[in-house]
Amino acid sequence: MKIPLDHAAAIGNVVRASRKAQKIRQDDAAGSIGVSENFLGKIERGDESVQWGKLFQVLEGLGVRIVVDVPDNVAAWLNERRDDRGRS
Amino acid sequence: MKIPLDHAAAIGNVVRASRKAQKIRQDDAAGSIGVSENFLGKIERGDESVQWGKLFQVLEGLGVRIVVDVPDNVAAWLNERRDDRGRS
DNA sequence: ATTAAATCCTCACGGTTGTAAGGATTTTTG
DNA sequence: CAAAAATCCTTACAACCGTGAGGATTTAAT
Repeated sequence: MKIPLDHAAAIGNVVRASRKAQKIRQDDAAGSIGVSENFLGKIERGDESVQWGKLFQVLEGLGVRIVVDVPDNVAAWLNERRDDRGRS
Repeated sequence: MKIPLDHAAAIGNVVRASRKAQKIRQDDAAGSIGVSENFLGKIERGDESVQWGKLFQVLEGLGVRIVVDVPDNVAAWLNERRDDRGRS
């Protein structure tokens, strides 16, 4: 099921719902994901100040995938790779 | 165009590509979005420590939409609204 | 209704983030 | 190729984040 995010805090609801769908508690989920229970609780309550990388870790741990939706013309610039600049 | 994110840092490429597709410089984009040029540069280079809320602000400013993809059974828990608990 | 379980909140701490300014480096332009 | 433009990097600073511990509050179970 694909859910568009219309504001940053909304991801908290998704995280909580995903965890509950798996019938696991915050502390157990946090433990297996590798973050603190405090942190997971913070995310679920919609705190926007959390670090993107840690949030992504949580999403991965809960089987939530992120898809970015961009205008089609952006694709051409995506293929302009930064690592094709002789930095191998 | 929908692009799945397989790691947190990849969003930097999307942000840069989106900005370039609009033919605007980092400092101009940052100014109109309301963040520092330093910060935008950091995001584009794939820094995962950036705050989720600020990142979302940048994505919005560049017309990038975020979609979360969850298993269908999560939907039922999403409808279990927290704000339906007499807090109006 | 009472008790147990789960979640939220506070505190303290070491480490860190976004901003602004300015210079170094890279990329683009002509 | 040289110069201009754009981006990256460093420094300093005030505000702050993730963790862990422990208690307060809310929710679930009986």
